[in-house]
Amino acid sequence: MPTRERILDASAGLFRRQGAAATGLKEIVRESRAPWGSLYHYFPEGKEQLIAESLLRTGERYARLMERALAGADPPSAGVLRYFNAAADNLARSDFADGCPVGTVALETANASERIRRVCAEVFGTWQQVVADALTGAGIPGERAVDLATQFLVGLEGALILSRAQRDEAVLRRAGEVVAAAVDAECSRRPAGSGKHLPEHGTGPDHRRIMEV
Amino acid sequence: MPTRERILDASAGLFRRQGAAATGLKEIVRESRAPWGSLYHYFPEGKEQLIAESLLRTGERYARLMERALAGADPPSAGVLRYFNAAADNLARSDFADGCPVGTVALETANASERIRRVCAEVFGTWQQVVADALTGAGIPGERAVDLATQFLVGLEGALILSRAQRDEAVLRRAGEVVAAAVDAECSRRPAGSGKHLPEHGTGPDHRRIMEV
DNA sequence: GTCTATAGAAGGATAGAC
DNA sequence: GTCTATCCTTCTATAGAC
Repeated sequence: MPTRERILDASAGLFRRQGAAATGLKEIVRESRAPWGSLYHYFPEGKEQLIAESLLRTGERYARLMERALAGADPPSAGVLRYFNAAADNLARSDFADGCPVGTVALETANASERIRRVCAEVFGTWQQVVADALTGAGIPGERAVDLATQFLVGLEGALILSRAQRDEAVLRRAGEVVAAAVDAECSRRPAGSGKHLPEHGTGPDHRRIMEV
Repeated sequence: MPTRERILDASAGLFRRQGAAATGLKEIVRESRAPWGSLYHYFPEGKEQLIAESLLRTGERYARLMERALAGADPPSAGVLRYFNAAADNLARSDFADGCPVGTVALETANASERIRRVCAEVFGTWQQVVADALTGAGIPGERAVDLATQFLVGLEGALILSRAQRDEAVLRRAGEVVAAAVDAECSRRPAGSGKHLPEHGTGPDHRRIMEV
């Protein structure tokens, strides 16, 4: 993989595990096995640019993961469960290190860097759109889909904080059930099968494969 | 106020706004107008001890705030709304700086300091207990009360991340409504008035006064 | 594009006088 | 208990050779 992308991926991993403030540029250079000179060659605006681009990249990647988890789920709530369970597996497998790739930095920089705050808001907005679109595609009206997508993100971010602090992924799985129940409740308000299904039917991939890029 | 407490309060404020990693000890000394010598006099174990004690102190304070918000609410869901709305007011009033006093540090240190992780887990556990006790006191059976208390914290933490990143407290208020609805749904499963009400009846304090220590 | 070297500031922590 | 001064490390960022 090219140097520039190696730097971005190493940064994303470190930011996710320990936040941006606690991550030194030297640590990034070491982890990515990139030459020190390359860092400022590719990111002349320094750490802030590196954080911003790294978050955008990982944000896009996770948007794709969410799409995959939610795609073709029948009922739609099954897709929600699939994503939360995949996130819980991921969390436990990483010894509770791999939480949300944006959440920690978002909290750290909400009042420190307007540029990064905007990036975080943009990533969250993208995720919300992805989830809302999936629900809309399953027949849920737009306004309700946006509200449920917000609950999806709130539940995910909140549960990731608690699960990491308590080292117990049960909270995350339970949060998935709660959000899934809300989706089910919305679906039962209208005739089943009213959603315009995607070309491929079925229930989608097993949740154990969701997090594979 | 004594020096030691001034240091703890200044620390808590800074940790809440920007996290622990980005907060320097010099910054704490400056903000608390404490002498540099006092810092290591009162906290000989250094920054880690300061973080731990600061979180415990602010955690206790917030446990009291939650108790007050939930006390004597009728229906119980009104107490939930009261707390979330108070938190939303607080957030907006502080220009989206005053989020959760523990959340940021919890994410930063979950895999960096076992000691602080434990403290965060303890604080979250205390909060959960406070909320669960309030719901139990309103007649909700223990197991359901604990589950709803978890949803309370998940909704609070998750919504605070999104609200701060997007600079919009609406998500936080909406999360309160969702949790309140879950509490209402639980209450409607059994006869009204089955809760052993606290000595003082009524609906409790106005939500605008909750956050006043 | 990569490498070495280093500037200049800020970080945590300590010593010793008072 | 407080104050000043300082040590050593680490941080971000830059300069200039190759």
